[in-house]
Amino acid sequence: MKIASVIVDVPTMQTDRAFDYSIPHAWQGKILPGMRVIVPFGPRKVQGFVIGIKDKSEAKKLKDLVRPMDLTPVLNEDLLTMADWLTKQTLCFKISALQVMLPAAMKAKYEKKIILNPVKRDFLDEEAASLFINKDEVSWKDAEEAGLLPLLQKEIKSGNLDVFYSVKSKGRKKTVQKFYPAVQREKMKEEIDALPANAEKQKAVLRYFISLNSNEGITTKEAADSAGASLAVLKSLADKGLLIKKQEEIYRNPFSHKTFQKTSPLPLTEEQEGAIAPILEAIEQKKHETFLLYGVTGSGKTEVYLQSIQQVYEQGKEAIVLVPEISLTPQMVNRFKGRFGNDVAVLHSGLSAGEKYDEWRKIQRKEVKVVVGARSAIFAPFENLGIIIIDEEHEASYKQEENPRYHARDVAIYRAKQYHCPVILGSATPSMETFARAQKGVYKQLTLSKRMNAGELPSVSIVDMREELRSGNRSMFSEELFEKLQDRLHKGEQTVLFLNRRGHSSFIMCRDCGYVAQCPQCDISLTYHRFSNSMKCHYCGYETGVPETCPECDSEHIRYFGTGTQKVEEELAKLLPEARVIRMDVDTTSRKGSHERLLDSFGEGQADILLGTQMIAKGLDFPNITLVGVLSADTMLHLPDFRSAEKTFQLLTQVSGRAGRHELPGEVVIQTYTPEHYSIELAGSQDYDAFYHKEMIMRKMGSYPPFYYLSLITISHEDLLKVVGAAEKITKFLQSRLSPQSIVLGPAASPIPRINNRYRYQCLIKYKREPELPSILKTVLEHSQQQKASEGLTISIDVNPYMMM
DNA sequence: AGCACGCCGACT
DNA sequence: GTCGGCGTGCTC
Repeated sequence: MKIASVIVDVPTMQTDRAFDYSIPHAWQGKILPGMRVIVPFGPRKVQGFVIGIKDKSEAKKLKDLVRPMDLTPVLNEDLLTMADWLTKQTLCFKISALQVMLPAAMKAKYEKKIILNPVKRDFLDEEAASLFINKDEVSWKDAEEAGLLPLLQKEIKSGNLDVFYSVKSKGRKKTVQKFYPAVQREKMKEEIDALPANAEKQKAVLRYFISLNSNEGITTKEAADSAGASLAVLKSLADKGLLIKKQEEIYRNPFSHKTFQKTSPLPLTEEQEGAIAPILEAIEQKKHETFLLYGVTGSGKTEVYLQSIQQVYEQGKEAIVLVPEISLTPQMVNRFKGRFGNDVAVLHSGLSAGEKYDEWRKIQRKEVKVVVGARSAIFAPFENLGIIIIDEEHEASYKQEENPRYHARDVAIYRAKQYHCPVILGSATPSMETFARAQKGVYKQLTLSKRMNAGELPSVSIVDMREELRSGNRSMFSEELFEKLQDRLHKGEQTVLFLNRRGHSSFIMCRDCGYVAQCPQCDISLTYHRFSNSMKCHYCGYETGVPETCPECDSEHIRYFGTGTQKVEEELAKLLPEARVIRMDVDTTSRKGSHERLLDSFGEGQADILLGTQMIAKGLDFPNITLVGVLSADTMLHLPDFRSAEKTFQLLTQVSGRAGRHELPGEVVIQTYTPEHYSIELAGSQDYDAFYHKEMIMRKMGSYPPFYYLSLITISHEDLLKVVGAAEKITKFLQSRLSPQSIVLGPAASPIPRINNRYRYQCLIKYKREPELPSILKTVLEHSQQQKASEGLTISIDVNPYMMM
């Protein structure tokens, strides 16, 4: 007898292992690893993943599995292997590693129901019977809400009612009714004459079928369009045996309203030729290698991607292209669909769960060769991968901030090793980690230093807002920016105003000299805490009072910071009432498609100014934009995050790239209170290399990546004392187990010290080599799970964190 | 995570 | 003597 090893959908420490089930005869040989199954688990039924088939089991008694949920495996062998790796790498539950690889629509939907035993209907209590008048099941939840549980439970006990657990996949396949011809054309012609004279519509339908050159079926909509026939007409033809009704599965097509202009490979520049050659060679030799494609904005990285994919495509292999969520714009999709047509699937958060499911199935059925998508597309179920491309490699959105806390770049490299294929990491401003690896030769660096159409980089001017204040300008627009804004309005050219919302009110700064309170031990900005009216460091726990006057210049203009897009919009309305402004932020783009609509109308020239946050930093490519204004370049700089300088530099460089991409020359105005900060200065001169060198020195001094790896442990509980106690215990344990070269910081309160009434403490480990760390961290998890005193204690571990909160 | 089992206090 | 509170431990 065959036995299936199953990982059940119960994400807890105690159930984080395989459970064995015997396979009923009917399913023998049909249950394969990688399939989803429904299994009994205790008194209920749950979804599970088959991870193996075997002949023997250690377990004393086995239950039969109920049934498979799939006809073919939804996870292939390589993905199963990778799930194991992911579990160890990120210290997540096995089930989480499996679930993350599938679209959300394939998650299980559980329902507990009370069903009527039909024979016992007459035995029911009157009130209970009234619930089952024209149905034989009631949802448990509904019964509970109606306060009918006690009554029904009595009936359950006496056997008149049964409890039933249903497990379903959340997503549904979309189907459509189609009618096919059931007889030959000749026969149809005869039938037309045989039909009664008043059966006009039926005759029309038959004539339409005869006119078709294939045996294709038609939908009711097609019938209406071509023959003016309704469903009733088709049905009566079906009743006569002339047509056959079929329920057919179709894909929801999010791009149905679009046609794609077919494009062909563009001639490459010499630089591009040089960059693509080693990639093509790796593809030819079926060799795994990671490339850093380091190319300034507009240097033609995408064409290099496209032609690399072309090569893979010609070998009959598949490609995954990752793009950050916010730049997964229609423009981007067009470029890939234009080149590879219907062989492209697109996966991003703008699609509904059903649409994502459909795109995923296209991949699974090998109906496409190329996937363009956000982070999770890295798990696309291809089996013959030829290349993985990660565009804008430095983007933080490639790191998942919930379990499993993976980084798409790491997963990409793992998968590429499995398939002996290359990875391309593309960026104009690579992350420190990636660039350092390229410098060391771990990754192969390919450089594109010239803009394609030899376009000039925009001229950047940095405005010192402290000066503005001194000269009496208290507005959020500097003289220079305001003048240029007016100028563009007169000329009918467009402006993009960029505002960073992050870092809102969280740091204290002197408006006169730009002083920002820093932690003396960590070189990290202190965070202002309104509640306790104090300044804190979230890395080491240092705390100090809020200064009344600036410690540097004694000014009294020291205060906490932050402005929102709405406020800017109001001020614009006051200062430039004739300007037409489009505001783009989370509030105005929450509805589906609104992002695209706003951008389209800006592109069509329906507004003079586009005002927005993060989301307008990328992909925006309109010829009429000649001015980019960054209202406050430093908001991000003072976040309690060692990557803040890097992020600031990347963002400013990115935003600057929006101006003057075509004939008209572009200008950029960056407003800041810290013009001397290297990230701002060097973003102004667009000098990545200088920034890299400066930032590496800072990272080295602070023992941060890429010199050290990080792992962040966050402990939370309702009771503050328990959190502190547990955090201290964990810190001590780590210190005792880790090598002396490793640094354990904390415990200190998390940047957000309380969420949902739970206190949060964290502990940061910095290390260079700690091969035992995963198992040590696993011990931490298991240990704290066992301790009875620790009920309610949550410990989350983030290996290589991106968000330090 | 659920859910049953089981052992104690408040009631018919 | 029973109902139901939630602490404890298991789920192939």
